[in-house]
Amino acid sequence: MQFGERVRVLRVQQAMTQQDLADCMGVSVSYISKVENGKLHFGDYPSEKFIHKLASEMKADEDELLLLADKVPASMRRRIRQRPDLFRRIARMDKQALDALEASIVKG
Amino acid sequence: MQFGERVRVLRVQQAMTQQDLADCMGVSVSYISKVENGKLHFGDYPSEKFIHKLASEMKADEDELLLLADKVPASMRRRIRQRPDLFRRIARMDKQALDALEASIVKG
DNA sequence: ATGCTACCTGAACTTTTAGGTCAATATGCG
DNA sequence: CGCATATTGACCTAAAAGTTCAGGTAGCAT
Repeated sequence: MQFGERVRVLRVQQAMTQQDLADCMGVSVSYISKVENGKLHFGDYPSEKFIHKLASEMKADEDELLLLADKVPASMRRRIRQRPDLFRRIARMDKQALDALEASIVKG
Repeated sequence: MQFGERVRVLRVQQAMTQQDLADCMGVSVSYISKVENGKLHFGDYPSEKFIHKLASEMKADEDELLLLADKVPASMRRRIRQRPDLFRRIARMDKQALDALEASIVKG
């Protein structure tokens, strides 16, 4: 799932037009279009500020949106900062190990 | 340990003056001073680019510096992006659970 | 067909803000 | 003192974030 897709799904779910969303976000329609289609001219995603407001306007999960936009939520950054070694270890694991880890966590 | 402190320690260890460091980093002395004292006008830390170069010039651990600067290293971001749910779960654990997790990982 | 409404897109433009510089000022010290 | 080193605040500037505008598509009701 891409960031833009997700925005569109949220918007459509709430039966809003791009214009509606643009209005409540205080940005231009063409910007919304570009966001949804991933056409922001330097490749990436909108600003964190935009995402923050978006989440609040759409009552969506901000962290999920941030992650889709390849940004690390502040809450997670805090944790990483508290335990850098743990997170570094985990980040260096291979797929198998991560699967195993996830399984063991999920089952508790 | 703060980011700026760490920079100062590294610099002093290598018997460099702020001017030396500024020169080899290609920035002004005053900027170095602000970095070390955490006085960067806009509150936070220098850019990732700066940190990257700093690590290489000082032969220091880039990830450590990034983490001190509240930035998530690209390698870790990639992992997080691949497994957002796993990392969210872990980030939401309390201290005890994290301790347990770390222990189980370390011992294998 | 015409005329809506909604949406897409690229290029060029403006605004805001992150990332610095510069010049003056302190501080330590032989 | 006199020099090297370090600190600060006011300013500057490049790049990010977003706008505007012009033109184009597609569907659908009249």
